[in-house]
Amino acid sequence: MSTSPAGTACATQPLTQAERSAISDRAMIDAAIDLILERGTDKTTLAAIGEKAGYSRGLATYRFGSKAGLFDAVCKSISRRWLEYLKQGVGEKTGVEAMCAALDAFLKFVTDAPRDARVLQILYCGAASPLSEYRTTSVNIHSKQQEDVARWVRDGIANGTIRRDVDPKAIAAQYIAYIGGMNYLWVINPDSIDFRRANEDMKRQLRVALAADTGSSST
Amino acid sequence: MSTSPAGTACATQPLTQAERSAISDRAMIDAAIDLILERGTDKTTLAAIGEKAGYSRGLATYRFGSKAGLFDAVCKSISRRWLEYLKQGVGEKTGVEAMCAALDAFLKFVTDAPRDARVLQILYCGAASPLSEYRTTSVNIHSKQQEDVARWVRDGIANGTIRRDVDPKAIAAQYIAYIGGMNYLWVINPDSIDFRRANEDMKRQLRVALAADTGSSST
DNA sequence: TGCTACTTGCTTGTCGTCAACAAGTAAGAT
DNA sequence: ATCTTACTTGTTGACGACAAGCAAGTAGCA
Repeated sequence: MSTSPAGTACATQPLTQAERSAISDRAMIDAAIDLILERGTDKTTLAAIGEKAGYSRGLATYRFGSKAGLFDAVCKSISRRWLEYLKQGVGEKTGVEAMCAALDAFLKFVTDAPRDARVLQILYCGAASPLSEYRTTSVNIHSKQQEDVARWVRDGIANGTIRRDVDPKAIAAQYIAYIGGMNYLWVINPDSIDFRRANEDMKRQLRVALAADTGSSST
Repeated sequence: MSTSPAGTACATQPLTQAERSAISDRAMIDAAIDLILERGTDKTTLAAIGEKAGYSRGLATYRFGSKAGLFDAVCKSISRRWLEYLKQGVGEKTGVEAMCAALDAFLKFVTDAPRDARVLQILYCGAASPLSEYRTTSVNIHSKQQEDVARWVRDGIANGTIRRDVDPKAIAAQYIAYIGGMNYLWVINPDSIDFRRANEDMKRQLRVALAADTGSSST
């Protein structure tokens, strides 16, 4: 259709090979996000991705090797953006405050970039299938997130803001499960989820459930 | 291979048509569960399901109409078994006790029937894709579960065991999200999840976070 | 600067597989 | 004997994957 596939003005200045492939990669990942949102992963074809990005039907396969390879790239691309939100929101906080800030960051991410949030969840879901070629990507991301949360909890215990008798790893798994589960429920039925309200409740519950004993009770 | 497809002894006594189709349905759903566990939904073919069940490559399509139709049937079949565990475990309990009993029932289900639990999660994940033909099945199941939990919370508030200032629907969504999220983490990386420990922690947190004020504090 | 050899980005042709459907056969019902 | 239902086999179109080829960019050399 247009003279330059990705819509950039490059008539005067020729591009280097690296620039060309960076542009087409970006265009195909964007096209994939659109198509996954529209049709889901199953009904999104590599040919449609290549053509929507302004290239041929064969480029997506050629560049990413396989459908799973492309989805893996999309997964990593969106994850990178999400991690920026997370870093931005949490900063140097630890303990319960870090956990609450991460919840707020997640809410902000879902609000600012609902398309990314939806696609990320859809792709994580695809990783649940055995032999999924980007399963390890999902496992790594979730493991890393659990480690981060566990560290916040340990730090909270160390500085006396979190009770000593909780298991950081267990808390981390629960916390990550909660976020992923809410995102899933939101994806399949957006109207049924009030993220803002749920987050406020969750933050209060975290403060109550993890607060170090201030004088009273047991074991 | 064998003379009777599903392995039943029927040489002497002819079967009714209803029995025949019930047997083949059952056999194909079982075969589908095996194959989904082995290869995931994408790489499970309708032909393989029919043949593993002891029939022809075409029967699965003929009976269930489409791959999504078959998965929908598998989803409903396993859900039915899970709901029996749930009913069994919860009985007439309400409030926090019902929520804790449901967690125990879930643990028991995952322990007794890990294959069912894995496949159910894999199928729920498939329902996250737009245009997924069994998405409504997942939405309905999750909605119903949320309603059940919300009712337990309302009953708990009514009989004074749960604090008045919580939103039953929000609590229900969080609770269902937690269970689904844990199941997901377990499916993608079983070693990282200690369900027993997590459930004990969760029960304690539910009791702490939802307990009606007994004299002290805020608002 | 122009010419040539090489590399990399991208396209088109092709094959095997699979879901879906249609037409046919066999088994139970009336 | 006829009809209905369970099941099988033939076929088609779509898609993922690959391979061969074309085109655009890069580097060496005069």
